[in-house]
Amino acid sequence: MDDPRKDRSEGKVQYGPLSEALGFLLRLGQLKSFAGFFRSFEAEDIRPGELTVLMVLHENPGIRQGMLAKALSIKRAHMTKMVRQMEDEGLILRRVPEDDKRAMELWLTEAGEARVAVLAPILAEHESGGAAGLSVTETAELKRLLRKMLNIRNGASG
Amino acid sequence: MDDPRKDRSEGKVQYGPLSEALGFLLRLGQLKSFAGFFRSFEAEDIRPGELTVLMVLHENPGIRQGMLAKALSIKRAHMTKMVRQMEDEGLILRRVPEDDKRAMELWLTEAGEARVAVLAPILAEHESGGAAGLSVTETAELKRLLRKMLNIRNGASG
DNA sequence: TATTGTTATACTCTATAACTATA
DNA sequence: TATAGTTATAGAGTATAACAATA
Repeated sequence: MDDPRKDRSEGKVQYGPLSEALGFLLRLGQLKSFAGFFRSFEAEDIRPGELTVLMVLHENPGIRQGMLAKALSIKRAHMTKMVRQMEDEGLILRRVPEDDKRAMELWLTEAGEARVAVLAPILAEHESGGAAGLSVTETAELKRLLRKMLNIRNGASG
Repeated sequence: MDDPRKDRSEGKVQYGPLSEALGFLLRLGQLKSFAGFFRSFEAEDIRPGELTVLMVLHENPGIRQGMLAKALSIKRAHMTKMVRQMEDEGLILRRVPEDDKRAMELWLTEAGEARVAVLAPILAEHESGGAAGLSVTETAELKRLLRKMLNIRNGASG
């Protein structure tokens, strides 16, 4: 079971130093996780990026567009396209604040809030179990370490 | 320090349920990790995908192209382009095996092995410390959980 | 019939820079 | 001068399907 030659003959691959490369593991982990995401949200026609925008607007009404982009690590140029499409779809309201006419404040419309009301429970259900291959406890620890790495507070309980 | 209103006024964002969403955390983690990657490999003109191909070929000489693609979660169509370019650059040798003339076996050339000899120490150095924000112990635990989730053995020591 | 690699196409996301209007 | 958002363009990476050669 621990003989590399047997693994090779069974069609397995030796990752060598890559098995210690965090970026590589994170990339594969994200691909696996996203596959599960699309399974859970199959009926909703939503992509990960759109969901994150909706959730952050729900939590931070009136947030400025650039700050949203920074929080989600989405480039400003791309964020412009995303939020404009969501504005066209009636999910988002955009408004120039009086104290800085260069900026753009974002709000969810009623339709946007309704969308969140549908999606949030699906997300909660999707996240409730452990990740594939991990126990609930191990999954919680994995998330905790990622949050610490990213300097993100656990705001799910508050 | 734990008052959300203070955080908002200081320019922080409430992530709400997203702080519990594994896919979201993995995505941000990968972006952060890749930024570190490009810093470490700044002088080498290499991208993450190319490095993983080189490392896997070093560990699995003669591996078939489709198996390589599957191991790295890269689509076969994209893998074709990658390995052909690396073949043009003289890093990879491709050969049709006698027992299955549809297939393609991949090997590193001497130049490819030399490239690995340069890159592997940089990767080792890059991974030697803890991830930003985490201790070495925490980073090791994070990697262990990701490997378990992905069903990847730690082959760095063997 | 199924599989391996290839080709082609379209789409998403990213990277970059230039532009405007405001500060 | 600097900043927020916009526009435009190019380049990765991905998804998909169709195809030829082979199993």
